Amino acid sequence: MKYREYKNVDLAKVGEEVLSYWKQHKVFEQSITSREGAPSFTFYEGPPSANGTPGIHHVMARTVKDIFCRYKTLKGFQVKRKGGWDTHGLPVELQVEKELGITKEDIGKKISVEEYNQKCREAVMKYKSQWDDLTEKMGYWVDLDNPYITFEKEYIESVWFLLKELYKKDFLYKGYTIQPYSPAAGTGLSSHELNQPGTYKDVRDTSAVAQFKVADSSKEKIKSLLGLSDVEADQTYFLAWTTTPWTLPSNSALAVGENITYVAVKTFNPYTFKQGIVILAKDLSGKYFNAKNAELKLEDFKEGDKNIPFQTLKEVKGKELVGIRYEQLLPYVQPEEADKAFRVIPGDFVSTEDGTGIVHIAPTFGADDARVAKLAGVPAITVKDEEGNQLPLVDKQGKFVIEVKDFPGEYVKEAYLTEAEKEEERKKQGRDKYLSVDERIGIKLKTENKAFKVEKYEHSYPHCWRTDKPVLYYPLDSWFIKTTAVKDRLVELNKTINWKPASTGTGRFGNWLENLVDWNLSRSRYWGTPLPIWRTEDGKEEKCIGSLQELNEEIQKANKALNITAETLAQKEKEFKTKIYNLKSIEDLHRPYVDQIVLISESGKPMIRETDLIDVWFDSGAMPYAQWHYPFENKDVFDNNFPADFIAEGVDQTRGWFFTLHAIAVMLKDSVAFKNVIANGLVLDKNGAKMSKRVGNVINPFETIGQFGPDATRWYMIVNAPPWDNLKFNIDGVTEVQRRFFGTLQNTYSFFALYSNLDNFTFKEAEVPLNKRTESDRWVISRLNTLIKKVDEAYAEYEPTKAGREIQDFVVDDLSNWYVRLNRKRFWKGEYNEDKIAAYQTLYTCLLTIAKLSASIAPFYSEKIFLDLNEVSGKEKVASIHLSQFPVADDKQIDLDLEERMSLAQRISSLVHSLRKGHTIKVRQPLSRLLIPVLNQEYKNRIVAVEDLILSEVNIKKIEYIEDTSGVVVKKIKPNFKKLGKEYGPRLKEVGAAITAMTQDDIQKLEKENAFKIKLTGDIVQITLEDVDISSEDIPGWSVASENGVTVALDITITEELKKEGIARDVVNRVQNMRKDMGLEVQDKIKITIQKKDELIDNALLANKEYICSETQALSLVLTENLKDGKLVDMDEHQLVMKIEL
RNA sequence: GGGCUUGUAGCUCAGGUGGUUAGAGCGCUACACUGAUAAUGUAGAGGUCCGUGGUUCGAGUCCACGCAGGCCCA
Repeated sequence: MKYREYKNVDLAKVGEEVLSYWKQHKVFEQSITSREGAPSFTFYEGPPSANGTPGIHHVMARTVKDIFCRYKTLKGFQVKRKGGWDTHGLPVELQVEKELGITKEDIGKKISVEEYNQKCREAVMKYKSQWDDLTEKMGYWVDLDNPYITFEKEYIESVWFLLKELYKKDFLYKGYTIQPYSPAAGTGLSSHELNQPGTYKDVRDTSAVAQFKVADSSKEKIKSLLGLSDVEADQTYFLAWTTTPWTLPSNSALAVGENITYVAVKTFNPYTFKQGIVILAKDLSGKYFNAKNAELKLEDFKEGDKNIPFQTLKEVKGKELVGIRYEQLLPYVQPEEADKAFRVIPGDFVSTEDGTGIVHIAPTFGADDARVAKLAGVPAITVKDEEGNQLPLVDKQGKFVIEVKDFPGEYVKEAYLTEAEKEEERKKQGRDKYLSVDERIGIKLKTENKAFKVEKYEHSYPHCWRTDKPVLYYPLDSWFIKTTAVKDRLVELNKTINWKPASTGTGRFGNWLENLVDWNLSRSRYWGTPLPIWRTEDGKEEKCIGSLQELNEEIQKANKALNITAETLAQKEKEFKTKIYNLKSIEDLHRPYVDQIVLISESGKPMIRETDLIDVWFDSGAMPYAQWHYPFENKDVFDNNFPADFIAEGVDQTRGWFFTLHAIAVMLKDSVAFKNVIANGLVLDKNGAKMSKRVGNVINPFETIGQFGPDATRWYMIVNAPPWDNLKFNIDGVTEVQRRFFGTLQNTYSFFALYSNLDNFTFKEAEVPLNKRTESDRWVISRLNTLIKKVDEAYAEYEPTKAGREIQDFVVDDLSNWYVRLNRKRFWKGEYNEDKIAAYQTLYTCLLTIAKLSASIAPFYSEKIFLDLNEVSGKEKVASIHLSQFPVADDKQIDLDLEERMSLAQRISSLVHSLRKGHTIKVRQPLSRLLIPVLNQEYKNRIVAVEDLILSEVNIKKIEYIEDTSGVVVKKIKPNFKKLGKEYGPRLKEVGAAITAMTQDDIQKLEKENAFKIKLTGDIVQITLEDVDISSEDIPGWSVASENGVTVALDITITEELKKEGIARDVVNRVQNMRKDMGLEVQDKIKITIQKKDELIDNALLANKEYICSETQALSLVLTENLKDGKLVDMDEHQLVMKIEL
């Protein structure tokens, strides 16, 4: 049996071959079944959506996932990986709408919900085959035969179960959030709708800087804070700016930036001319006070003066203002807990970009407002309807409620009125021109000394894309999950998760948890998991459904109680004004079917479903349970696979999947959902720009894999940068990986295969014990074991980049460029003896181990090496490297001292090469001796141990050591700053200079006595050998090279003897070249004939005849006077005529 | 606007706990080597370590403030 030999490696072809081998032998399946009973390592697949084509970034993300699943399999774990598909959500809807050329408006009109959802169901798997293809070709092992699909009935049923569990724990509630709302269209708008082009328009609105008077209850506080008199304290105001004065009646707080600096300014109101103190941000005071007016005197001010004097009194930080109370600006409606309202509160969003640095807070009309108000416990200003529900001061049509007695029933935005309505209003107002609510509020404030500045302000404001009318930010009903109730637990458990990188866990994710708001579950859409809550019309009774069985039972109950039968159906449909589905068995839990189910409440009232769908992120966060149809099936499987040991996904999922997994697990199981997580970065183009189809810088993963093979692609992506950094994908990098790593590894394998086949090495002999192997064998084995340790550790810590780089460095530097290069001769020279066997075994072990270490990252090529090696040796009894065991490092084989010695040999060789190069003496020319100064015995012993290696590597006859270095070697002394710094601190410079200035005699004295006195200005200090580094730098009269404390001196005299030897080596080289040119096999024997040249050459050839013959596999070497059919060969200085024949 | 993250040679990246002369690979140039040969070795050129301040005897490294790119969120 021979090892397979290849001309060159085609990684793409290897990929295909290995893939079919895996299929044929069902290797993936075996990698799981063969681990039956072993401890399980649980991985969750974050479901991709197949309604788009896969990109190169998916190769990145899935490589990361694959690596650790394969690694854990090699480590003996059973790793089940169920694939999955994310199928719901807005992107699917949009794609369908685009294809059909319809908008959301048309749903229910031009197309029924039923048809629409059917289209979505078809569209969502549009590119499934492409995804499957990529998955296979890139070597991502995941179970595609039994994936979970989020639109399936079973999946939805599990989701419903989870929702019901949350409902039972009282975590589900209906509340409101401030959302963009179009009063004209009577609907909320999604952020996507708001991002449509053209929705933001420049408009001129009335803006007002209102004066909020400090309340009597905070008088003492403001007095002491600003150092005011009683009178002044009674006239102190906060200035707050708004572009929506209609929200001022709803004001219940003022927000300041805690770290912003504010100033109190004494001045006069420009409308009422009343004196007062106003507070605003220092950075913005210039906008309201003209600097040249600072020189005017306050007492000179007369009513009507255009230039208003001002005087800055004091600066305070925002946090000092927090808690101060003020009087309600427009007291139409009182809040429920008035004592908690009208305070200064901190607001993290407050800036000094514009306005006054103090933000007016109306919790019913701003998302930030609602959030900070809630945080500070400030109530909103609301009124109650007949039902007792709280409503904002503006109704759903965009009109003030009657309680706002100056503007009852008026539209808050001028744009909502038609021209006719405006005219009518104008008459009512008795003016020449209609004035908007904002304008009239401005006037009111001015006259009541409540405005500091009122002006038109042009700004960009969002408009409804359907009606073209301005949007209001308005509180809208939504269903929420009360995640804030478990916030502490979420934070606490998060700390037990191993995040890669850690900063994502503590930073992005941790901060997100710290500032958690309740999870808004509602989506007003069509294609998604319906919220399983049925309600009576008055909303007083509701039911949450947790399973199909429960739903069916409730339907039966309802049918009975409401008397819904085939006969009564038509009548009942009329009665409830809806189609009724109660009589059919439900096969699809989507809309519209579930919407048409009427249930019955405890008190006997009909209930219909809340029309909301749930956030698709809940779908994906539910996958640990729903993928197994838990708890309706597979309870044990779930129990064994929760929580996950490992998940990985893009960092953009931090607030998506990572959060929903975590939140659901904490709320329902009081557990983390995953123990380790890698949040990988983005894949950018080679210039660091985002890949986009429009720019045309998208990398096609199929092309890349097709050209370079899956392994080079995977290896490049992992080794180039840690996965959590963004990757600048450069195809040149893949080429480099292919050449440098895989090329070198392939060369090494080919080398091994070539000679093993000649010698019939099949690893049938017992392993040669370590102590019978050469220094370099033991060295590379030691390095190999060190490598196993490092790589194992790196994988275990989820550091694939570290692992890959270690492997690569070993292959290129240690194995190929040092071990193989130094030991080439052992493989092709001499008999098949123990030394040779040891060499083969060593190299075999290295190759096999490298394959196993690399298998997780480069699963195809490593499989190839494994199979090729194992085919001959039969050492492993498994059919695939992925069914084998991860190598175990043997500490006994690690010899750090040996590694240190070899490193020394490498450095010395490198120095000698450098010297030879300096004198242009080629390595083929032998030299007589190398001189090495040794400062201590240990150092010498180390070199002696590797002497042979050095000598053969640099072609030198012997090494001489200079032990008594004094007088011969010039030494260099360097201060040990680290040690001296601690001792001398500020005087270090002086000490350092003195040490550098020491003479050779001084150094010798220090070495001898281990003490030396240094004179400093006004002091004498003593240093010891520990305070310095001494190295030999030069040997006068020799050719010397020195680096990092290693010094060598080379004797460059070339004697006649050496010269001859050099010539012989040259001849060998030329003969070898000719052999190769002639196409001879390595083992072919030859005869050499050379035409006589001159005495030197002839003697050189004769004296080294044995040597030449043995090196070139020559049976004879003959010198003749005249060689007719010889070839003229150039040997630098000489030319020879020679002939080679079999 | 906020949070997180990145910035070191032409390119891709290393540079525990601060130590004075900042490294590697690729690319480039020159020279060498040659039974692994579309391989390899040696050397050279190439750096305001993003900027500005600060702490320190000493800062690529620590602190502050910026700048630029990226992601997420408002």
